[in-house]
Amino acid sequence: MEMLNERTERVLYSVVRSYISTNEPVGSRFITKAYSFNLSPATIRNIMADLEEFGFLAQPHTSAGRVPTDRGYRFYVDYISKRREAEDGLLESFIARLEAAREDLGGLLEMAARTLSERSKYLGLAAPMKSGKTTLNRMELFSYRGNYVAVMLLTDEGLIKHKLIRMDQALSPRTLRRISEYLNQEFSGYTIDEIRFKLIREMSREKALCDILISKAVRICREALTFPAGDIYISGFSDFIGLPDFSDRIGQIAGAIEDKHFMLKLLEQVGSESEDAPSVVIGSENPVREMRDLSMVVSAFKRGGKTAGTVGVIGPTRMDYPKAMAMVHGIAKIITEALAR
Amino acid sequence: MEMLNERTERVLYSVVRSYISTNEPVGSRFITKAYSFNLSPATIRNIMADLEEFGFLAQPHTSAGRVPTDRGYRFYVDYISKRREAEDGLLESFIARLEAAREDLGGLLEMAARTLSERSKYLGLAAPMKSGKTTLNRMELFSYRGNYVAVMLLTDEGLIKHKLIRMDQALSPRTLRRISEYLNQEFSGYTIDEIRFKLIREMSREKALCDILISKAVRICREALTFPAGDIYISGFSDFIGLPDFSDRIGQIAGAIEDKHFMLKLLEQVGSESEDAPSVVIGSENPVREMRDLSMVVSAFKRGGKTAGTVGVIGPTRMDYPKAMAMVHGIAKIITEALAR
DNA sequence: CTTTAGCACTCAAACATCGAGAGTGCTAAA
DNA sequence: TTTAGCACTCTCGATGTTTGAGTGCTAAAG
Repeated sequence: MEMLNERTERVLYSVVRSYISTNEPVGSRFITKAYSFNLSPATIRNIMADLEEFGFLAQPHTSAGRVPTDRGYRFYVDYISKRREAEDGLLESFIARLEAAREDLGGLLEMAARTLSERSKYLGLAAPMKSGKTTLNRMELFSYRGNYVAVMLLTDEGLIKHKLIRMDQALSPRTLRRISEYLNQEFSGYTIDEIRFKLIREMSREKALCDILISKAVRICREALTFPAGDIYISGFSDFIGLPDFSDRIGQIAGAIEDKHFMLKLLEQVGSESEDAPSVVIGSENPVREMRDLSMVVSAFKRGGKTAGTVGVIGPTRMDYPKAMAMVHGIAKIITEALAR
Repeated sequence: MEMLNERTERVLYSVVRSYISTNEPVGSRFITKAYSFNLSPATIRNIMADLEEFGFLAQPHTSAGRVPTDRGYRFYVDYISKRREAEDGLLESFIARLEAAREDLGGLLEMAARTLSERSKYLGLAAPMKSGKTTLNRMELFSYRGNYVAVMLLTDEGLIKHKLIRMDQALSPRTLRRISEYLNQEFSGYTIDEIRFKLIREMSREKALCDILISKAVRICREALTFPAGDIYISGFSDFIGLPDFSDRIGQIAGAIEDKHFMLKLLEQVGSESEDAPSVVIGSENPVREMRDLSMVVSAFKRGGKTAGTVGVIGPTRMDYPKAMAMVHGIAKIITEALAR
């Protein structure tokens, strides 16, 4: 970046800013007027030519204005990150909703995704941490309609899951209670992944002991843990799809978004890098092909010092980064606080 | 319909059929060739002119071929309903999946929606009956992290819900057990709507009795029943959006689909009419404006003789009705059977 | 050495023109 | 009642033409 002097930076900044708001290639003349440089268009042209040479700008065709490249956006994001202005006031509505929201993490995250998308017109995302990493608090079993067992699974992180399991025969309340005691004693306090691992060992031991109760317990537990991985809240589909930026290839993008599994992986991947500030991935920086002309802004929220999940937005590369970053960061902070109380 | 003779009906049938598969206005000449009428194009033209006069066909512009109106589609649907061909073989994959599916209704319906959309390339829908109409089987309570109470709610229909409620102070296991006993004794076997009603009465009684335990029970129950109404599974968004039929107004349609509350109402409304055969709503017959150029095929599934929910597809008016009807009907039947076993 | 004015050049977008092709309606004959 | 024939209409794509925005380059001015 050291090859850019003060003035050049200002020009680049102006071009990106202008393109973000108008979505039109920006010309030298326009820059001089709109941003009151005391320079002639010709000078700006020279500067822009330099910027193009360095790969910050590009021309759709010879006689069009300039358009930022991904590298240009990257400069812009880093530039504004330095002097981050407090963009508050966007978040009260979320806080207000938070009070009304259901008390569990799911409700909270759904709300977060919705707020994010409503305020940004981009795609709002929120997901709890990978369920395997969550810590089991307790497991409750009860029989249901004869030979079914309903399992409710509570984690320390506030995640709740339920599952219905069919057994060969009905289990008496007493048996059920003993199974439940056994399971909680054995597995409470471990993460789901750890439990999965322990189960495997348990299974061989069980064979040796030939204990019919433990055998049942293990089976129930194993089934209860086979929920589909994808817990993710996505909101703002329609506004996002309606954006003019990708009026072609809508099908492709819609397909990618509908694949929750895929989205979750993406979110985790990007979010894991985020420490205090939100992490930003721009267009071609994105590891995944389908997302090559989209940008993401993602931030993690925590509980008890550990990452408990991620929130973020996805938008076109020409998205309003300052606003998106402020929102994502703000909401992550609010969730962290909400979880701490 | 009595104004149409045999031959005219055949022509209309052919036009609709052809338009559905090609999505191109169909001309007189094409009809004679493709469907081997022993008539000249001119004669077909006359017939088509009649059909246009009656409102079954329309021309996009004077020198284009004919296109079915909604009334034309309606004729077509009624026509094929008479001689419904067994369109089986599409459904094994669903049955296979069914076995692998989770045992509760939610998993089943998600699967159904997905199968429907994958096989039809339209939007697949599935929803359990309005939750208010379901019958409470049992309610289970346990304390969680001090002053929270986790509630698990099981209905006779196989619907499972959970909810986390924050209390002013922690409740002892003993208290909780007593509350739970009270609630189940009082409310098991009633529908959610009935329970809501009873709760109101209970609240005044409670005041009179000033029973602190009952007061807590009532509060918990009330909160537990305030889950958001919208339980609906939607699948195939991306294929549907990608359909050429509505490349404009995608935003509008996407918006309508994203509004689950709205979709649920729509599904219920249409599904309630369906008795044995699937009910079909075509374009302008649709009560809702946003859906005016979409068609729906919906069928209800049952449990114990009572409607337990609905499945359906939404597609363009020019959709493959025979296939859609066969699929929707078939899946509804399979679900009904699965629930009965 | 930097900035600027001027000018020639390029290209996309908007608009008009034109012919081909598909399809119709009407009329008159079979 | 059906059909052949014909004139007519309209869309669509191809082909110019014009316009305007924007550039790069050069040479002069600061």
